[in-house]
Amino acid sequence: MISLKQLSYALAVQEHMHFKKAADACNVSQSALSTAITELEKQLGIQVFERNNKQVLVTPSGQILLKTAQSIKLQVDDLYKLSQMNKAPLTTPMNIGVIPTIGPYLLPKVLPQVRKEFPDFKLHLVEDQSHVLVEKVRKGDLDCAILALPYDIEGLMAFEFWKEDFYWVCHKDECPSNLQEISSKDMQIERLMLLKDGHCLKDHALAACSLEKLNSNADFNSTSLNTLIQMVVGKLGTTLVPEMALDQLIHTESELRAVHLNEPGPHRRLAFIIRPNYGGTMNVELLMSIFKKQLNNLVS
Amino acid sequence: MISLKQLSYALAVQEHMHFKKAADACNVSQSALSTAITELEKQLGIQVFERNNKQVLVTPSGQILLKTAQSIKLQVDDLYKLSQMNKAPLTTPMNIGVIPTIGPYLLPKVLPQVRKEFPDFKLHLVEDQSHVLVEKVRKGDLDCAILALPYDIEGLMAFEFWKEDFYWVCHKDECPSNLQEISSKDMQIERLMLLKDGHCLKDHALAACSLEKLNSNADFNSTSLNTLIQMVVGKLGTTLVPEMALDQLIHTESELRAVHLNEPGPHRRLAFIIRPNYGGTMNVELLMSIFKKQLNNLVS
DNA sequence: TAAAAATACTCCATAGGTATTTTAT
DNA sequence: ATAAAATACCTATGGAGTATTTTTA
Repeated sequence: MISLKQLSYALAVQEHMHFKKAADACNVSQSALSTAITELEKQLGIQVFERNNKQVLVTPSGQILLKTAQSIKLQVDDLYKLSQMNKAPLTTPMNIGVIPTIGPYLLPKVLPQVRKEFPDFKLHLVEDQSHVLVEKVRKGDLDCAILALPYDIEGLMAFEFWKEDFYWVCHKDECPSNLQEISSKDMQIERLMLLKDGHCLKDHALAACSLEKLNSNADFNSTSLNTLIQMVVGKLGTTLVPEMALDQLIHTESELRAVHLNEPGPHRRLAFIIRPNYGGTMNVELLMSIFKKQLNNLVS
Repeated sequence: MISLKQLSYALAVQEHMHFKKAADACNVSQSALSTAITELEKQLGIQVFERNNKQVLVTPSGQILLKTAQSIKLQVDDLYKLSQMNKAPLTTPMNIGVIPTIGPYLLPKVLPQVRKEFPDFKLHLVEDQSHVLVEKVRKGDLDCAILALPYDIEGLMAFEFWKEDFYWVCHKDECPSNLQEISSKDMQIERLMLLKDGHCLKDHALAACSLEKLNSNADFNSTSLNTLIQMVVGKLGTTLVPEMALDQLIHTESELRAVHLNEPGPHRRLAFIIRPNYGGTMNVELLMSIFKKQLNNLVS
């Protein structure tokens, strides 16, 4: 099998049209270069150079070979460039999954800083439910996913980076104005509305309230927190939302009130999920540190 | 420096998504393949595969690397194809120089057979005077040249493949009809017209007639045999043409006659001229053998 | 526990270096 | 005679093999 070294030596000879000069340029002895060229010619059965003690000429076949060799060399150089790119953090594009109850609320808070620190970082986001994302991470379709724990991640690794509580959201008219905290036993559970099955937020909310299931008739099959909130505005019931969603869902002039859920917490923990031997762990940790920093800035 | 072997092993792993199967496909041990992949990853600082005892996954960086590796592999394959092509004769294009007093008369007689035997043979022809062609051969611009000897080819190699005599061409009206041979002393030298200086045909004609120079006033600066012949038709004088040009220059219904020049011959010898260490000598010898065969067919 | 990759260790092939010879001008 | 490539010869590195260990599903 011919080698890249042989090709690079041949290219050096083409460049210098002189074996010794080419050998110097390659930082090898004239002997080494000469035997490498000879061996290349022998292996391919192609005379690349005509040479005597005074001049070196490229044969017609040699021209073709050297053209191809040049192209190969460029692509090998590309590999080394890729290597360099890879050594600098966050330069390879990442596919990141995120669940719908985290993405719209977390990412606007943290990604601007990521873009600021790593302007060239390319990020492809996939929004889906936890079980889908876990599968995609396992298959390698995703580099990682951002989920809410607790969740059964079956052998994947979790890097937790944030934890938060739920807030009970109700209409002003249905709530004592001085209420600071509320416990699940003080709620009208039958008026509580949550996302439809499959969304982990529902499970976490139920768990926070120490409930097995919601036996209210309020299963409106809501698929987003936003529509749930709209229903609260319409006085159809109350709901529970994670803290990081509050600023987007409830504005100051809103007719809604958000009251901290007074149950032992934290009610959900946010984490990056990766395969145990994923290559870009460093990148994930870097992202995580930025996320943490930004979230801490917001609460302080 | 990374090696083609490493890249081919990586491609095999991508194909089989399994180290042992890939190793088998490469006819190496699992150990050898494993260390080669590991070394590649170490050298580039890129994890190409995520692997455990149950599954192999390609990393995002790995995808990029493998794409480039695939492209490199294809081009290396091209080199081996080139090698195969090169081992079969007359498959690499050749640049051949030929002088004006040979090309138009010789090539139509021999190239059809070359094309017949080697339909894929690509041939680039350059027509110029001997000294130009010799220089081009020396510089490597031409693979070889077809010249008429004697000629000073200064260290180049000559493969002679044909020899021929000159014929004296005159108008019917100026020549005894039963004349079969003519010697130079029987010619009216002062009426003899030859090509202008630089054309070796003039030198050969003079040499054949044992003349130093043509002191006729007939130096019309003719640059082609054809125009010379037209002048003979116009009864401006006579000329000498090589045998292989007769059939094209003098047709049966022509008012010209061609008489063999009765001087010790041969009057010129045709040869391929190559550099002593030219790589495609085999191809030249092959061409030469076809030329010889065709020319012999024509005279018999 | 079993399957697969990684590792330990040994051996040989090959690349590289120095010194010398050959070759062609 | 000289300049340059080829060759001879020795050394060291690296790649390959076998056998074994580690890992994790």
